[in-house]
Amino acid sequence: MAAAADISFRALCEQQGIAVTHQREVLYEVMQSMHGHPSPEEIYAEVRQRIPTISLATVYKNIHLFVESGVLREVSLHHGTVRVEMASSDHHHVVCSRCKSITDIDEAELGLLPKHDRLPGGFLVERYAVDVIGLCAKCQQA
Amino acid sequence: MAAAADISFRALCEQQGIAVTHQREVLYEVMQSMHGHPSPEEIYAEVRQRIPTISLATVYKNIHLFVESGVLREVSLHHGTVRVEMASSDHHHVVCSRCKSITDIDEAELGLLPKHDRLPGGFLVERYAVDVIGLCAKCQQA
DNA sequence: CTAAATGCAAAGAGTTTGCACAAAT
DNA sequence: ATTTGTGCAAACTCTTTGCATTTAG
Repeated sequence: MAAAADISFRALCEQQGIAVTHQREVLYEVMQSMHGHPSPEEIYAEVRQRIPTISLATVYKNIHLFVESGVLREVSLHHGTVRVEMASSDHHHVVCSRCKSITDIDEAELGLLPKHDRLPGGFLVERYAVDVIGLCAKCQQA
Repeated sequence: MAAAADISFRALCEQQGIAVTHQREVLYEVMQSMHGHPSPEEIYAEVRQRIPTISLATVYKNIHLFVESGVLREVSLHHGTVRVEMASSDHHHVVCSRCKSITDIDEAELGLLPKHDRLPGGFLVERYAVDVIGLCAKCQQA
């Protein structure tokens, strides 16, 4: 459809070494048009309006591809299971985007950020959680 | 066992209006002794060494209770399903801990925080993700 | 033509729920 | 005595996988 968008999508696929399929193209367009933080099911519902025969599995597979290629990002990293910690000191997390390992970092080491108690719209702040996301030393060798 | 710890645990239960059970007490002690960011299964494995008959369901139920009472916190808020977004502008998230709604906030609105490209230990930073966690306007009326 | 992607259905992981029995208040 | 919690098993939700079929390069 939109030539520019199409060109950049093909370029993206080439760069990633993946095929340009109709499903992929529509998925990409739909995700660009969706605001917010959709779940796979929500994306599926949307894409289905244009490709009624698409499968949820294809949506999942392509979401993963797009996350790996950096087009999409997960709102919060999925560790497979819930992880809890004692609600103690002011620390934050360093998370490896590949192996999903979590280590702590003191707020002092991060450098302070200014904190609000309330946000416009009446949101009442309980706490700030900072994730430093990247690759741990081990995962850099791959 | 440790009198002081026991007293504070009983106080905690009273404050939360919940019963002081053996399972709860051991869970609490185990969680205090575990460093890191354990999953329910990991906590279960640990508690089982002291109460071999405890059930995973009980572990889950009590983890929820402890999270609600603020003793524990989830390392990253669990939205039930994966949520993705376009990897575009520098923005962060405002997340309601009750209804789990997510809204965006510009980095400029948060106030800049100093960013590192590398962390001691060789961690390579890709990005910073800040979650402002609290209660949205709607959830404050409950 | 051949390599990769899709769709389907089945399997898997993690988590929740209903209910009978047991323990706490 | 009454309420609350536990353990078990079944159910559920979300996600992944295997494989035959289809599509892209």
